Amino acid sequence: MSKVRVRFAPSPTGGLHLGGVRTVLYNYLFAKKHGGDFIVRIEDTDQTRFVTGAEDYIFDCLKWCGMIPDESPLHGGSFGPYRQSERKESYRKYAEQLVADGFAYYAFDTPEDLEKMRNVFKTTENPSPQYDGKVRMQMKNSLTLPADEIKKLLDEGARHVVRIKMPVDETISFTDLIHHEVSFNSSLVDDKVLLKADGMPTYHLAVVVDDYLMQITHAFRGEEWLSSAPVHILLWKYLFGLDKMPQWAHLPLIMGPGGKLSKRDGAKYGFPVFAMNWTNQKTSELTEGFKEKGFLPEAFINLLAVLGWNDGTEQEIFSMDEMIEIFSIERVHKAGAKFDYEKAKWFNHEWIKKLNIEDLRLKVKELLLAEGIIIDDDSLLIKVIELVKDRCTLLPDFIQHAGFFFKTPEVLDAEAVKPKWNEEKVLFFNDFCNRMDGISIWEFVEIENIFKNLATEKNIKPGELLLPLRIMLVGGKFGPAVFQIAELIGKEETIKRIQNAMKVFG
RNA sequence: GCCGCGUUGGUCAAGGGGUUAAGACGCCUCCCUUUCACGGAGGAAUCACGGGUUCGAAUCCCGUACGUGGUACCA
Repeated sequence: MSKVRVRFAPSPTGGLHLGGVRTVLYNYLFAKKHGGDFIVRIEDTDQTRFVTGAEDYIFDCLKWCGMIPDESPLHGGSFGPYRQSERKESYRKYAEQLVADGFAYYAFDTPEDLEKMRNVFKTTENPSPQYDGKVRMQMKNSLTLPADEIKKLLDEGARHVVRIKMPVDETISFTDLIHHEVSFNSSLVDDKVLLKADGMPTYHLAVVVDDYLMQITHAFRGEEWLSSAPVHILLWKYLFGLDKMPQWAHLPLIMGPGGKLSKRDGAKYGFPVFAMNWTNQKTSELTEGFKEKGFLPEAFINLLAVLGWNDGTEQEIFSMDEMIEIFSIERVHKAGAKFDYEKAKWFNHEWIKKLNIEDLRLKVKELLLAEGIIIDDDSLLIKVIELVKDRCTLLPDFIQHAGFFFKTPEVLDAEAVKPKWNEEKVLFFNDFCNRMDGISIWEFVEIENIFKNLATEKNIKPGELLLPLRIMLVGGKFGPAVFQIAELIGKEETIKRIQNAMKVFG
């Protein structure tokens, strides 16, 4: 068996959304699992819709997710170029070949002609008539025009397209890796345009030709392509032979609360839909990405992978390497799945707990730096992260939970303390500071002992004092055990924060 | 409208003729914790509907309903 070669063909028209990333991921996992090649081909067949920078954006996303192909995907190798716009010349000849063989024809209809056809054939039962076997003999094409006129039009350079001539009443079926046998009646499929008037191929011609030229063995794509599969099958049959056709897998759609997650919907769901920040250049509207929202790439690919696939065990947390090991396209589900943001956050939480401390340290350090908190003691940072990571779901949660270890809180939740604040407590905290000042071992058990003993001596319930102490040290009602916080921020800082806070409490 | 694909708790899902129909997220209760989490123990909640086939159907078949995608010189 020849080497597995899979490809992902993004079109640089906007942000890379959940479904797109998952499609790449499945392609990637499959290629890696079988020790094959993973190719990225840029699907830029329609220049007018492509957005500057979107191609780089796609690669940035793949890089963040850890799926960038081994070598620079758009250069080198013997199968390039990988940008469809650079392969324009090679498609025409295949289209011509199809016409010569009688599998396709030239169509000279203008957009107005098409419009007219749609109006004429429109009925209640058939609201959107297609350019198909039923109408093509009434249109202006090389099937209906006399030979000399066709030649004349072609010689004049008249605008024309090449359409596939769908056979009448044939059953076209193929085996999908996920859906198994799928079949269509050819009479119900329209004569798709293969080569546009501007000489560019449509997706239909381009995938088939490129997959052949690039020797692709497996092609996984979204289920929205299933309806056009018969066109691709026929093209393979006519051009290169069905035996060379890659194995198809049509992946279930990822749905939002309303339906298919759309690129255009941006932030309307209240959660990200793109891997990374995407700015719509026309409207300047920024859509926040999973990365910027504070997701770990490990969590992001993990949650996407199991949205539509699982290995049959109870395991839900997988690293990329584990997924490569156990992924199988046959276990991908048929039905679409609704994306659940709550569960997505849970995955991130799990990964924050699981990720190795060095990787996490780098990310948290950068995050705090952006907040103006400079960290020069990395060993302290590591201790802090270990102490608080259980309570962080998204990366920015570390700002609240770790920030106060390095920076004296600027605002204190004094309202939580004031109603019960009294002279007795002032005295207590003054004594507490003095006693702490006198000890030589600065460890939380020690600090806690002093605190409790003093409370007993003064006959105050520790519960009355713990909340004030917490607010003094962290500024609010959150964070890990108070005495551990005190230990980490140090004796001097602890005393300083208590004294400052008492001024605020009055 | 037509065509394709699909349908197990609110969501993700295991199971593919005989199960008390796993597990996870979320929700609720309790324990732990003098904050909030984490952790632990429980709980509520499911085979879309109708017909077959079968001793027996969530599992196989046929309808129906619903959802979703396509129906472009978009991908």
